[in-house]
Amino acid sequence: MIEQQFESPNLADISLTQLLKSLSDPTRLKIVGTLLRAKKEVSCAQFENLGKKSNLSQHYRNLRLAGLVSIRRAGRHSYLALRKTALDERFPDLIETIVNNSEDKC
Amino acid sequence: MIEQQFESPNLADISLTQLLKSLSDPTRLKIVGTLLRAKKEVSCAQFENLGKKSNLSQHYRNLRLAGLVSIRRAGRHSYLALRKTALDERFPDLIETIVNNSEDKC
DNA sequence: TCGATTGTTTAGTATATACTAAACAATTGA
DNA sequence: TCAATTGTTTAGTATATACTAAACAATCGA
Repeated sequence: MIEQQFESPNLADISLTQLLKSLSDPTRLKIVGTLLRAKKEVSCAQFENLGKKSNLSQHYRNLRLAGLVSIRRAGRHSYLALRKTALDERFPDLIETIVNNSEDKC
Repeated sequence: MIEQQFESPNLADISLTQLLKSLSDPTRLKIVGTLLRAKKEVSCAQFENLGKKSNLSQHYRNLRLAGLVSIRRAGRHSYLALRKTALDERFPDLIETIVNNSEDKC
């Protein structure tokens, strides 16, 4: 099975405002919340309830370019993972605080 | 001297994504950072280094409608204040964490 | 081999955003 | 009274965004 890693930017090149803008979309915020709670990579199939595939694919790309997730492609499937270690290093407490504040207030 | 209070929304009606979108602009994030550190209301004159007045005025309005600040008009001057108590109640730790992560990473 | 599956990319559209300049409104101080 | 000050609002523009449908690419399983 062929594996492929879509390119993610270096977190040091990501500004806080870029990251906030990415998280300011409800769909993307829900995806990140799911990834944080999962504590491991999640198949894109898990997110189909959030909208059309083509639209979701754009959101994945947005999250990747904002430094929030890495995307691994394996066979026909794609998997998203939160870049937690790198994020925690550059933006301490940020993702957790935001996600914690998103329950029922998204 | 006539005083006037521009209308601010009830924080309960503000979604996290609305708030994040407002903070995802560098100018607005800097304003909020200044207000948080000031711990009191600040004259708009303090923000003139951040751009043209007409543009700043739009940013103030955006921050107000996002629930982040209150605006008091007194004479020819306007004053912004962070709605800290209400924000802390609805979104615990959020503003402080975001502003803390904005130093040099705006 | 070939149809179905899974997801990405492209093209097109409608809406939102950030910015500028100019007009406007209210206030102040000479 | 009147010019200067302070900030808001409006009009106009350029760019970005979210969404959809359709085309595309790669893979899997019968």
